[in-house]
Amino acid sequence: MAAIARRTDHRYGNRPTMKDVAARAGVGLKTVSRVVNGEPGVTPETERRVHEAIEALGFRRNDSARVLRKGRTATVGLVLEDLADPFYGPLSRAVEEVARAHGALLINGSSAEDPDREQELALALCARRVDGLIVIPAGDDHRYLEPEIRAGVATVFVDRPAGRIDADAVLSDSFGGAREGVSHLIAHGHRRIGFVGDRPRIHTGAERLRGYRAAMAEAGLPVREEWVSLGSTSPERVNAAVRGLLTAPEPVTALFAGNNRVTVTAVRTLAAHPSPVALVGFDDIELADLLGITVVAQDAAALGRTAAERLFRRLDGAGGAPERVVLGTKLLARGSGEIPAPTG
Amino acid sequence: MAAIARRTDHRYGNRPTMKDVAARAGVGLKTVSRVVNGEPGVTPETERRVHEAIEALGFRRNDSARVLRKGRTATVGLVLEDLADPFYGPLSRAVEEVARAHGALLINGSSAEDPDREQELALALCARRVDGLIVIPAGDDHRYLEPEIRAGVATVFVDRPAGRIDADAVLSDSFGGAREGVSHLIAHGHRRIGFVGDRPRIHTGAERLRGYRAAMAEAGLPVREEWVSLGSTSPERVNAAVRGLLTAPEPVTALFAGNNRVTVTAVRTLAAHPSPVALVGFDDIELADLLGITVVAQDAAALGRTAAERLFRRLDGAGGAPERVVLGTKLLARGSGEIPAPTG
DNA sequence: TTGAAAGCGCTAACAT
DNA sequence: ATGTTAGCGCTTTCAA
Repeated sequence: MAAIARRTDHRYGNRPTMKDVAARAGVGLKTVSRVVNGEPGVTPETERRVHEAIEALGFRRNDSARVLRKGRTATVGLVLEDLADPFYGPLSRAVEEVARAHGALLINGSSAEDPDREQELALALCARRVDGLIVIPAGDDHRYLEPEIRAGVATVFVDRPAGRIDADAVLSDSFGGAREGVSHLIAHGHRRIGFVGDRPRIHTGAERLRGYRAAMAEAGLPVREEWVSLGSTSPERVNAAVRGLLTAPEPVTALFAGNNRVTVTAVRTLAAHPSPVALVGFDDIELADLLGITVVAQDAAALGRTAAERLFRRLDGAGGAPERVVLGTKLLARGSGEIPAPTG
Repeated sequence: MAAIARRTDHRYGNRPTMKDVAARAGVGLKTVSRVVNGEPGVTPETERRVHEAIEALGFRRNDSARVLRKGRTATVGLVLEDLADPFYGPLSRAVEEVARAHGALLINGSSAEDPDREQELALALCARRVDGLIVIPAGDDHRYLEPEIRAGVATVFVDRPAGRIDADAVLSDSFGGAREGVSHLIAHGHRRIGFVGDRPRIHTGAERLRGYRAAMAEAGLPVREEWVSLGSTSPERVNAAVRGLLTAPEPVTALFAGNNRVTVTAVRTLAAHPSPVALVGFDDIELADLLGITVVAQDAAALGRTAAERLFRRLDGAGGAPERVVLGTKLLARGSGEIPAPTG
């Protein structure tokens, strides 16, 4: 009677435990544990009986209990910025491949570019005791992670560095890439070049803007502040910004787009514009080759892979001070960036 | 001495527990639990002291222990097919939004289109005792999930139905969408229409092929088997297939692409082809509007949202037999599908 | 080769 | 309002 009640309102929807398996197989609890974990010291015959009981009962080890006892979860967390942004697909996939190669499970979630949500998510993952954390920051203050890192959670930042704490980071060369892209436009005769990017609070945005300014300065070109438009990457905002740059009294003749979201909208806006305007975008986009869009490409998969490998090296005990790895970018000339400046 | 040792080789990298917090705050364990979980019955002053201790120690509740005790994890798992496929970004994001609205965390991983990996991943999530599971199947036999479902793991399949078990599923109308797309090509005068899709084992692939055949049959058109090319969606395979269809003795004048991966490659191949060939693709693609690609669009976000809502309804106790929900598709005419058949 | 007992950190049930 | 006790399902330790 009591036994029935116990199994009826059982918390895990009536799941068999190792104890149940042991009872059914007529062996001790520890023997089941040995079989389940592939530990040695069990005769083939006993093992067979245990497997039979496992099959019959549909037993699956409860990893929560295991984790509680062992302390390690063989799980790493990935805090993305936006799951729907195609840039993060390959990155996330690369992380997952590396995690898999190390026998770890990857949990990921996205912050939707909201710093509070980033924190909430990262801490939720820590509460579930992930062994390590890979974070694409939305915010610029990561001191909330200090206790976690001190407690031993390996942490690597990707795409953007951590704010106000010292931590490993794997980044693309936003500054150098933007400088190269803008120089490319200058080399094609442009002197009035617009920059449309995302919020300056975001590290990559700021770095790319810095690259733009550096390229202009190196060429001895002035930058008029109305050529620089920073803000959300929503189509509405970007569309308005691009139109503004093109309809000013002295319109720009070329555009540098600060990231892939901006590039996509800029291409749409420019397609509706009567005269050709040169464009170079940061980040590659699918089908950009067919549309002839010149871009500064970063290797999203390499970012993810590099970060994940560093994470597992830390988990394997690698010490040393936090490091920053910067991966190079590549200018892919496809047409839009080679439109010459109108003469005069 | 013993205390020091205990904290030094502590399993969670030296993490404080509720007991530690209680000791430091000079209160009982349960009081800490109350504060951490926002339960009533604690005076403001006590609460303050507890919070202080939590801050000082950098305490974070161990959710593994919590889960072990409570049985519910407030976590749902999502088994994707390919994280890098842009189709799944919005889907995954929609699922996450719904999960969040229900106070649950989303764990996702991808099967890389490998049935074994799908199983491994799904079972790993079950071992971590997710409350529910949303699966985009890679395989066609899901009997391995039967014990889990019986044990109470709510399970919903998306994009493709479950194989050999009866379970909730949310699908796009692949058959109807493909039929509409092919009919559209027929309406523009095409009679020799090629179909390039993925492996016929995959449900959506089979359904879309069926839609193609239905449209052809309704128009009284024969289907020559060499017009149908099924297989991997790798660029190499698709490129070869499309070229084959175009260079046959009686080449096709129009193409139906079975999914977004095929469409992308087909567009590239057709761009290099001397004469215009009509194309309609299943799934929308970013920038397809600018390239004038006619597609049969499905709503990836709606798929994810619908599936997640159903999952949580099940978790909230909704009973009844498994249901299949089919969401409609929409033909977006943008040019490539309206290229008329060459006369003669 | 096998098993019994202790305990991981938390919450539920029951005192006080 | 607060504390004590038992126990979630597993692994670790130690004994048989």
